Amino acid sequence: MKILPQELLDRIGCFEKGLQRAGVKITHQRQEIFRELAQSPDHPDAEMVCRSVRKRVPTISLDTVYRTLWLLMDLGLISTLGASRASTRFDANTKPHHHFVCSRCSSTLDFSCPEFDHLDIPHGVKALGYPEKTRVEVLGVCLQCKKTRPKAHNSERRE
Amino acid sequence: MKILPQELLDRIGCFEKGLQRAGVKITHQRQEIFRELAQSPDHPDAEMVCRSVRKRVPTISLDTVYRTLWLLMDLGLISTLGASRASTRFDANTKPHHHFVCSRCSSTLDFSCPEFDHLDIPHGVKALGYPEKTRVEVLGVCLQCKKTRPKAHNSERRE
DNA sequence: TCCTAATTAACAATGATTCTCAGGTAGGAG
DNA sequence: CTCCTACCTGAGAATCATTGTTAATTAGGA
Repeated sequence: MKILPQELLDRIGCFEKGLQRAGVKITHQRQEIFRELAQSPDHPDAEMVCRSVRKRVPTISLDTVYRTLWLLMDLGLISTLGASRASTRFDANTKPHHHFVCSRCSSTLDFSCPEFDHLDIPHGVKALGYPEKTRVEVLGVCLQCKKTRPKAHNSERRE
Repeated sequence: MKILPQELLDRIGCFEKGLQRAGVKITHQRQEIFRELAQSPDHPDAEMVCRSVRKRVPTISLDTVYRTLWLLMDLGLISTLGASRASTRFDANTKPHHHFVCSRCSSTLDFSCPEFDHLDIPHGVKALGYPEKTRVEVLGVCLQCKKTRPKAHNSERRE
């Protein structure tokens, strides 16, 4: 599942357009960091990105990598796997269940739905591994937030 | 979405049975920690659990909470939201897509599947908030791990 | 009741991520 | 094309979540 050259160019185009639209400077470092992430078929962490970028920009600091990644995140140009940073959250519900995740406050609520426990897996997934079960995340706005901050913008990191 | 008393008793039953089966001592602290988590309708982190338990057991230490939670995790009595701890991983793919997650090495691979982007949301979810989109995680064993460690056991925390 | 291995609390240590600040640079104004 | 300034970066210290170490404590079988 390598990233296709065409796809890579698309992503880089979006990136430059995105920075410009936001009135943010297009620096050498930002370009290299984004390119590195955009061409990774897996999902590296900040340290891995930093290590790779250092091959070409030996003085880049891990700090800059973090700052850049969170900036791109705020601009909606990249995302994180799972809830970004914050401390690990625990769940005593061992029955199969699914989550409603609020995109504003990122609170997470359980619900059950037997149909979601074993969805029909598309054919292409066989190339990745042996599926055992499925889990669904419904993203939306929770009742609380709908009332409290009807138009909150993104960048709802931390907590 | 409060936890029902019956459900709580079930969970506590599982907990005690689980510890006994594993030959692990049932201490006051472990009981209080589990009870606290089991009766939370949301998904607290270790610190929140610790704070709540301290109301009843003022000397409990945060480390004990962590150790207990990971122990219960290894015994399969609780789970974590998203990949437990480890560093944040980034994703430059902004198109809607889904993830295949390996339950052994927790590597995560992207795939797309338009049907999964907007699943039919069950009725009960309306009580939680306003859904916008859906995302599916397929859990299974990746090709790599199937070859390398055909029978790996759970507790595959860290990285 | 006694004994011992399992468990705990306190505190030090680690690893990820963020802050502070002084120097550097993109890119619009002239 | 050069200058200027606000935005960026690198370095190192600081912070926060989580884990390791150790001596004292306790569950629960003998």
